[in-house]
Amino acid sequence: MAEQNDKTAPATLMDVAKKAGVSIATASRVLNGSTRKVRNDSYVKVMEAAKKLNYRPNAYAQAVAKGTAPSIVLLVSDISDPYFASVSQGVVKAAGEQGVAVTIGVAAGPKEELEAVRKAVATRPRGIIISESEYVDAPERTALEAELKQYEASGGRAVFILNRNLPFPAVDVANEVGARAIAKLVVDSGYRRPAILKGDDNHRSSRERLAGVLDVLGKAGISVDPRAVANGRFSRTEGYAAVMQLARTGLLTAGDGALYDGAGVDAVIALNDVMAIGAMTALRANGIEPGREIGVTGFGDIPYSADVHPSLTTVHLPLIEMGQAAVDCVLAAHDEDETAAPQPANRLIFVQSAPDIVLRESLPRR
Amino acid sequence: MAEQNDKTAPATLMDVAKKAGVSIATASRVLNGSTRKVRNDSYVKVMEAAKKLNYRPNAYAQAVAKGTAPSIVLLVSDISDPYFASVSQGVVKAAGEQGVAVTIGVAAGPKEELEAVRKAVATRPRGIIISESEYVDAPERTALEAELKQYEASGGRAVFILNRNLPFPAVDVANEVGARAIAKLVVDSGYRRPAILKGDDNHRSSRERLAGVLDVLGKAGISVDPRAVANGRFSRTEGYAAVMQLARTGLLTAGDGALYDGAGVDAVIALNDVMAIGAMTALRANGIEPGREIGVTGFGDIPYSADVHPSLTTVHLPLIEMGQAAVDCVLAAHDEDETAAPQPANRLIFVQSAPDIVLRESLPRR
DNA sequence: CTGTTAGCGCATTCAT
DNA sequence: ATGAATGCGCTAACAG
Repeated sequence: MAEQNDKTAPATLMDVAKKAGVSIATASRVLNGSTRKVRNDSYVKVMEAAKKLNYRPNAYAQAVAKGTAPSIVLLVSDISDPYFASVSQGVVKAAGEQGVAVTIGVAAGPKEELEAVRKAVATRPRGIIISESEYVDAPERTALEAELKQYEASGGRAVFILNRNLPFPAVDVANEVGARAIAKLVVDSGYRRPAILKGDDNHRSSRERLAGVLDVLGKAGISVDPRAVANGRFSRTEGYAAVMQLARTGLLTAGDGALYDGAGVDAVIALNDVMAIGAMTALRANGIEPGREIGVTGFGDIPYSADVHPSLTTVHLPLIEMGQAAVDCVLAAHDEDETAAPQPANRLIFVQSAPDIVLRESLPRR
Repeated sequence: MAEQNDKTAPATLMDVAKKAGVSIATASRVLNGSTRKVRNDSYVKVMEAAKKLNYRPNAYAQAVAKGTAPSIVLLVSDISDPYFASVSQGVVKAAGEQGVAVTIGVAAGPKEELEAVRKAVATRPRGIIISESEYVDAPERTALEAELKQYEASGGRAVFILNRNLPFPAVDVANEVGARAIAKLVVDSGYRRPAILKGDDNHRSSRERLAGVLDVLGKAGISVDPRAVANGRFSRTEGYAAVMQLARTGLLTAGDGALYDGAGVDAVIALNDVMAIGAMTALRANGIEPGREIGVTGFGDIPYSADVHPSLTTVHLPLIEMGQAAVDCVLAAHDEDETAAPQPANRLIFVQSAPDIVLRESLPRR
């Protein structure tokens, strides 16, 4: 028939075993097995055969035979967000060093997230790292928890990046501490009329940061008008939109209906770097030079915060290290297994107890 | 024994078949099979059983049984580069719509790339998309080509993003056309003493862009001093370093040894956005206000080029669409298969024949 | 329509 | 040290 070398099927273990004149078991041992106990004689023959046939093990077959695969899946809500990009970089790097592959899935909302988790579970990975951040109280929460719990029961590890109050370990940072620090800096630098750009109310990190900022501000005698606290998601676009909105409604700059008794805002405290960057662009769109007329702060210290102008004064978060920590958590759990005491399910892994403030140009003393 | 529900193994197809009182084949048909031909009666029973047991198909087992898996792997050299981030976004989006999963691998150099391809092949994916860009002439090139050819022979599809002159289809853009356009803009805007920031010489896109720019400049009567063409990779850091180097050696600003007979540079043409952004920061570090004293242009139009200040005048590249085109190419090849005429191996897929120039603030008329 | 059977490619006892 | 045999979870003919 037309059974030509048209579509040369990849060589299988059997092929190389046959060509090497050994059993399939022996071939398996030299090519993959851990403690190889084969005579150097046949070892060589197998290797040669494998090379000639250009043998590549079928990862799936190995996985099904072993019952698990050396991979972990990482779920993010948007790869093109520099925040997630940095975290992903850390995850990929750490995983790569351990020889485990990472599959990156993208899930924008809670529904997609649940769906993505189901698909992830189907691949029986060593662990699932979830770096989503919003919607802590979405209705899917229960289903998500159940799904993940079952996954854990089957031997997998679920880890969150940024705590969501779900009973799973989470890599976290001291949000509130960082928020206090940046708020203190704003006050100490002479600003008295701040606007705050926060994320979704369901976003835990946003809430923690907001609480920290508000508390420090309050103790400094600054009462923040509710209208000065702008909603949005943690995105460049929403940071931009929030400031535009403030400007459009006359709240931003000195004038009759402006915030702070008509004096207007003198600082924008964004609870996230990309929002801050969007905000700066919006400020300019309104003829306001950020850093000069209005101070701006961010949160996160993404790579580009150093390249915007004025460069962004922000709270440093060890993004890459967070990704690495998540991987460590997944892999460590596999190694120890039953040896150590079972870690509490909701353990928090702090990669940094006290976030540093990065002083740049967007918040000059005044 | 201690064979408790300690580590509840995930339910298998057999489990649900048993619980539903049907054969494993029937269960498979309702849960996964395409053209299900089962009585509504047993359909319901299987679904219920699956729900109760929280059945999740084992993706690996499916893959090994089918001989292939609904996934494609994407290789990039750095996820945190906004350029790759955008491309990846396109890939993930398009793939997601077709129900195929994307595994993102990171490979920094040619060696890692080859290694990554080998691992990728082991998972027998529908296709492999390579978005690396440098080192077109690395010694690994031959091995890479062989590996990929063999992969194709076994039914897979390899696609490059940005042509590398390897015999595989590639999603490409009109680099030289775009380069000519931006160079023309520079000249027409009144600049006469440009410095050029290019990428690695092995980087094909960089070479094409350089050729375009140089040609237009030459025809405009501008001869570019070799020292005005700075080397580097396509990274923010190298863009920064290149300008710092120019400044340090006194080539940049008017003075005795400066370029262009001591007049110094009046424009920086970066062949890549991130280099341009790094360059702007470096300019500032030398007390030069980019856009005002020295014009700057980029290439690529990454999202952040709109947020830097001055916002970057650049060549728009449909990054997301490029990612989508790549997965279309992979998937289309699978559908048609033998129906259509076999596409030439080195086919170029242009997502945009004539890149648009995005006029912003970094290159004012002078 | 549904159950039986035979693989898929590989890891792994269990003998030898 | 090595080979034969068994099973992993599932799909796909193949018969009923």
